[in-house]
Amino acid sequence: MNSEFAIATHALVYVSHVGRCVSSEELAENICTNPARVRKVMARLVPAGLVESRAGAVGGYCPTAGLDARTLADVADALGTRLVSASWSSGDVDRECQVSSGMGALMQGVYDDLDALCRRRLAQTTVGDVVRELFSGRGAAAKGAAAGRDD
Amino acid sequence: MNSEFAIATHALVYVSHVGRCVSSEELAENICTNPARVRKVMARLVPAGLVESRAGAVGGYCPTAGLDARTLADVADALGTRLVSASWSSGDVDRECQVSSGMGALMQGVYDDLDALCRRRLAQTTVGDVVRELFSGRGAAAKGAAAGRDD
DNA sequence: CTATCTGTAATCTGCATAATTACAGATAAG
DNA sequence: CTTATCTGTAATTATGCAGATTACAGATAG
Repeated sequence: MNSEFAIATHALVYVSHVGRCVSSEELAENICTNPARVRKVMARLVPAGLVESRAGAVGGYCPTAGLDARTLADVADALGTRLVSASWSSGDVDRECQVSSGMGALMQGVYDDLDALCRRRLAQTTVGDVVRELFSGRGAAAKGAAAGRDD
Repeated sequence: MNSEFAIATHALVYVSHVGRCVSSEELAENICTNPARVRKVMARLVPAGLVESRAGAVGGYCPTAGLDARTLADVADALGTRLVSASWSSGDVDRECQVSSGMGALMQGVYDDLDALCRRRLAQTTVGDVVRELFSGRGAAAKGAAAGRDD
């Protein structure tokens, strides 16, 4: 997948942690990318209510009330991020052969299925979980919300 | 992910369906790619016992005894395919800030978790399932093996 | 009114992926 | 033994996409 999901998650975690409005420049510095890219990503989180954006001198991206409780699935949905996908499709739908004509759509279905599965998993981890995980000392990730689960 | 997984699956389904040795040229024609690429992918399925390769005039890639029962997870494993991954990592491990220094590894952990989840799902679909799905008339994919499951 | 910030578009650059070409080695047929 | 056919693999080229960079209009607080 592209990096938008990582940028958005990183930014939300940062904003949630510091608990104040943060400019795209400060976020870019922390994430290690450029401010324009941050703004491009963050702008799509606003309609989803994940952050508030404020123009002007003391503006930036500000934490919303329920931010900590929002899940990583909310982030992925807001961005339309595809967790599992393929840019390439095999076969040719116009071919007589059912294998050649059918495999493209079939594999697409497999990817859709896996993507939905991942999305359900991400729905179990909140922004708050990530913040706590980050400051718990342990290096392992996403265990907080997924602990005890094996599927 | 890259297209190797799709090419390999398509090729195995084709070989399984026709039930005889198939040359890289015939596979490439059906998959819609070039023979060299097919050979490059197929060569890595041989050590995993997913197909047999034979040089010479009547050679090609031949179905093995248990091919139909092998799962898509076997294919992914043979190729080292990563279902969920990101080429980009946010933050900087050398930074003082725990958010900046920790987010990269944390997200990597999330991706590892999702990837393992997908792998377990693929372990529930066999090459034979795909062949049957392809000739069942229904367009939806991977439902045969995943029917009734919702997680 | 001005400084600062977001939203967004346009362009450039670099990298990953796939196509193409080529050839050495293996194998079956005659 | 010779030949035709096929795999395995490397080298090169082409292409598309992701991310960086630059620029600027619009909004807002002081």
